[in-house]
Amino acid sequence: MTGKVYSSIDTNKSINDIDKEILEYWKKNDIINEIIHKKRDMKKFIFLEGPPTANGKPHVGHLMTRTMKDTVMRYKFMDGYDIFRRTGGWDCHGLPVELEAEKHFGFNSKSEIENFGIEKFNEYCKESIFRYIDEWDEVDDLIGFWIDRNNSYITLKNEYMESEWWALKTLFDKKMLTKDYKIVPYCPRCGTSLSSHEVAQGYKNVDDPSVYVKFREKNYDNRYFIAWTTTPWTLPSNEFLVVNPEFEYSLISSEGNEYYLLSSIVDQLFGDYKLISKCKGRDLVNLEYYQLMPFIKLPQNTLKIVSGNFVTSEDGTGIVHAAPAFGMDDFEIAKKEKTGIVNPVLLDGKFNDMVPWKNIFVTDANIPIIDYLKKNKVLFKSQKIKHTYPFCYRCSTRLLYYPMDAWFIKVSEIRNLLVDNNEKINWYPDYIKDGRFGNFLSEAKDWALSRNRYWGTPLPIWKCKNNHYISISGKKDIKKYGGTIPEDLHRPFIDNVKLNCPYCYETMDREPYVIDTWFDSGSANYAAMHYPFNEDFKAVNNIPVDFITEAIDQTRGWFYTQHVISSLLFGTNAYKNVLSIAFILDEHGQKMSKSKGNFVTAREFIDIYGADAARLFFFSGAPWNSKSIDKKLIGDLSRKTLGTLGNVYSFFSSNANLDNFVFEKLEKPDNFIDKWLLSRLNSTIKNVRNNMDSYNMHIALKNLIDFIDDFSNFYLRLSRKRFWEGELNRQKKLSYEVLYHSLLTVVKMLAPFTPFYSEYIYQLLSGEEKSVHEELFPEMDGDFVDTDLENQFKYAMNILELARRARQDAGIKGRQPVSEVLIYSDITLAGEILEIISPELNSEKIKFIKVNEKPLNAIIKPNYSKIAPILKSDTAEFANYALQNSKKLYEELLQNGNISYQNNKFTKDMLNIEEIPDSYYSFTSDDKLGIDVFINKNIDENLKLIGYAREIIRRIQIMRKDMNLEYSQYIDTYLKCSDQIKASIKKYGDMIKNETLTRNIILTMDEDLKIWDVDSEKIGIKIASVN
RNA sequence: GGGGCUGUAGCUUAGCAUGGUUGGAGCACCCGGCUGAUAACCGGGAGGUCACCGGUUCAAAUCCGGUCAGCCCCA
Repeated sequence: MTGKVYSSIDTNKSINDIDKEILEYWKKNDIINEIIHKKRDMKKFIFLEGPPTANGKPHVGHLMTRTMKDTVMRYKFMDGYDIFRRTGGWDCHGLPVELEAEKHFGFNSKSEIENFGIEKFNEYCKESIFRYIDEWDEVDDLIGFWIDRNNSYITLKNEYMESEWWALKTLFDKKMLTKDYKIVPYCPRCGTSLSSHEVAQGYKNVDDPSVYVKFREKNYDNRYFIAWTTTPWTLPSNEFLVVNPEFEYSLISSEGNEYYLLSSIVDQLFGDYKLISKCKGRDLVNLEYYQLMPFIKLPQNTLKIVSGNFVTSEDGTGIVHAAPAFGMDDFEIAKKEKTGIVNPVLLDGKFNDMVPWKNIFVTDANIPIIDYLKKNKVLFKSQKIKHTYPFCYRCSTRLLYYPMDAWFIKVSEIRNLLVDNNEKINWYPDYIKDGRFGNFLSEAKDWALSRNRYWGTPLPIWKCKNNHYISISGKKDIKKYGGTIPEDLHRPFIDNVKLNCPYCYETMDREPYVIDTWFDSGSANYAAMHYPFNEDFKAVNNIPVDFITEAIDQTRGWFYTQHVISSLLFGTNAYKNVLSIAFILDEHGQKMSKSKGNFVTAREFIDIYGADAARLFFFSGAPWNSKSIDKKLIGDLSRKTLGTLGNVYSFFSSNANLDNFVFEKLEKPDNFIDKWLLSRLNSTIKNVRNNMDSYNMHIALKNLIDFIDDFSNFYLRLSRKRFWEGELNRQKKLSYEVLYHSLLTVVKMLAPFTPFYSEYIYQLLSGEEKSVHEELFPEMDGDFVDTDLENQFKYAMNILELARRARQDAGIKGRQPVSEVLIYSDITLAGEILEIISPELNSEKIKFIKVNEKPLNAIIKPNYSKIAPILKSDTAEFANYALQNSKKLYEELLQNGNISYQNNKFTKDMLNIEEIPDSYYSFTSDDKLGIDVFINKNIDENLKLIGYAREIIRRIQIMRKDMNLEYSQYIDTYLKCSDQIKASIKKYGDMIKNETLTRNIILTMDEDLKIWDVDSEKIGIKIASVN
């Protein structure tokens, strides 16, 4: 022996230990950096990281998205692409961060922040956002997320914000960014408006009042319009009542009063009433009514019925109360009627002194207001209703729809462009494209961009007292308009920058807003590169990027904002391929959340399961279907995939070392099973590539796992003998080459999925200090693909399966040789293949038979439902005939595919055929493939003796293994047994000696033997090493 | 209230686009077998109202309509 070329797997190490060891190896040799930055100058693949905020710990979900990203990039790199923008990114601004800071300082209002000082406040925000950066970095290392952290983009950097300024200025110049006085969703605690995508995240189910209110028609004492609302606090600001012009309304009388309401709900609200008249909604328009609560002086042209198509017949009375200060639709009405709005609510959500509920928060005023209505006899009915209502997604305060100045991006004007650009995107899964995402695009709302807050990218717009506005596009512009560039572009420094108005030379002050933080992240594809200030980065070559992936919640988040911003600025889509990932659920299938306490951090998860096992788990099933953490499943996946692969390697290394085999190159093998393996391998390469290319990574992995299974449990199982026996001749060398090559190829294909263990086996195989991740992804070699051969092996596998079943049916174990196996198969198998499976068939004689040689009899009866309609009264006669002549007819059927009777031909499906094997055969069949297997059940004395010998061999092997003997260790074998067993030993002793490396078989009467029970025969065995 | 996805054995799932013999696997369970790489493997058994109802069809897990449940999104 010349020493081991292929080291063995250290069985003391767990797969987790190996993960850690490989990570150390990568770090020590700087492999990660080397590969991340390596350029081959071939094809280009542009990635873009979706930026998290590092002020919270990474959780399992992050681990999953990072695994997806990493696997795609590893695959693409191995496929010859240079990966561009393989950098991290961090989202830094926004309400969530500010809220964290407020909590820290114990603030509860904006005035507290301002008294404290914006500078100090923002300083804290800036520090806090990277609180858990170390944990993020650590987890990225552990899971094997290879990304350039040194060049991460950071949205708080001046350069990043400057690019956004350029964008905003561009939009401002196009008049796509405008200031408007509108009703916006507003958080009274945070003191800022929110965008629709932020609002969307905060809906909750709540109980709210549901009140029906009586508005008295002008000039009538007892005639009312019944309106319905869930926000009684808006009633003092009522200016209109709205009806749907198309609906039918009834005027009814009940208990001395008259009421207008939707015809379809009269019966719900009134038991006893009289119908006075019916009319369309449009007929009610312009009727007038008296003010419900006389506290606020209303402007002209109010207190009348107007029409609105938004009025539905589903809830309420078909008459909607409109308070233009507190509803978007309501506001539009006021605009249309050219009248003012009345707003008795302050920015903190409390009433002012225009109403008697001064200083009370609006929703707290609901009850006193309902009391007021009751007292004044204008309350028709009051109850509770469960519905959903938006709350601030960060601080859980009830949002108000509130009138204020805000800057908007007119997204609604480019809806068509958004939809067109969506057509260019490949969505995984594809149903999101026209479903959730497409629907959202076709109803895209204007983007309320400005925030009355502190920690964010400042809005780059200045205003003079003559209401001239300018936007600046970068630091240079500050100078251009006579300002001084501050070192930090954040508030409060930027607030001190005064510019000169280019129109009237007055001093200009900055509009005091920051922008929605979603604009930051949505700008990543250009702002991260400091576009357009960075001359080296051309948008036309780099946008859209090739691939992004995040969790499904980003459909209306990052996927959306990027799409909008790219469409606005560059007219194109932001990304070509997007993978939308579902959530990981806890072990009970529940969504994880901090409040439920079932939250699993990324670090905990990796600690428990290890990186590769975790990664395999993320690819079990489609990533867009949510999956529950399943401890057992994760362990099984890892064992089945990596454990089996490791075993294949162990088999290879132990035998190759014994034979002093060293791989040089792959030559064409001539053994059928080797050929089969290579064909199967190359077919697998093709499938894996196709699935990887279409982002069906979970299916690609399944292809690999299936291959590994065949590799180990079919190829190796049937090849063992070949590798054990004889010298390293050419035949054997060719087989080793196939084995080595197949292993290496699988390891390469597995590398994007399980980078650690793949690296480990790769290094054992290659013996070099290289990295599998630098390799090129295997290409299919069509020369090796032989689909016909693969099909024949499929039959061969099936034959084995049937043979085992037939043995079991007959109660003959696999170790017991039989005299004869007869096989019928629809396709012809090469003799070599038969030879390969013959040891498993374990028969003296194996014979393929023709269809008419099947040792079968049949009992044939008519299928009455088919035959009776044809033969009618002759049916019984035929039944009798068929039964009598079953054997003959069965042969005829096998020959011709049908039987003839009188002038009819009956096919198989018209008959009930019970096939019965000849009595000394056990018979099994696979109808689908067309295979029958017959095993001769007759075991003669000689076969029985061989069977015993086999049993003895097997027991000795177990004992050798238990004693951990070297494969080449010779032994003496001591036996104590019955005469019949002795006869077996006498006849087949040489076989036993050969198989077990026994020098001498010694019959003994000693007592210290291990007693084995073989088919109720007791056999005592003892083995001892000899030189 | 609207939209999307999911629902297949105790659990994890394949199949569904393009309807077609008897819905396929893995885990777990029971019985049996194989094994000198393998905590691996193989065979059998038990376990399925393919969520439910209806329709189309000679034929539906698959197509259509509706219902229910879970999740997600929107209002």
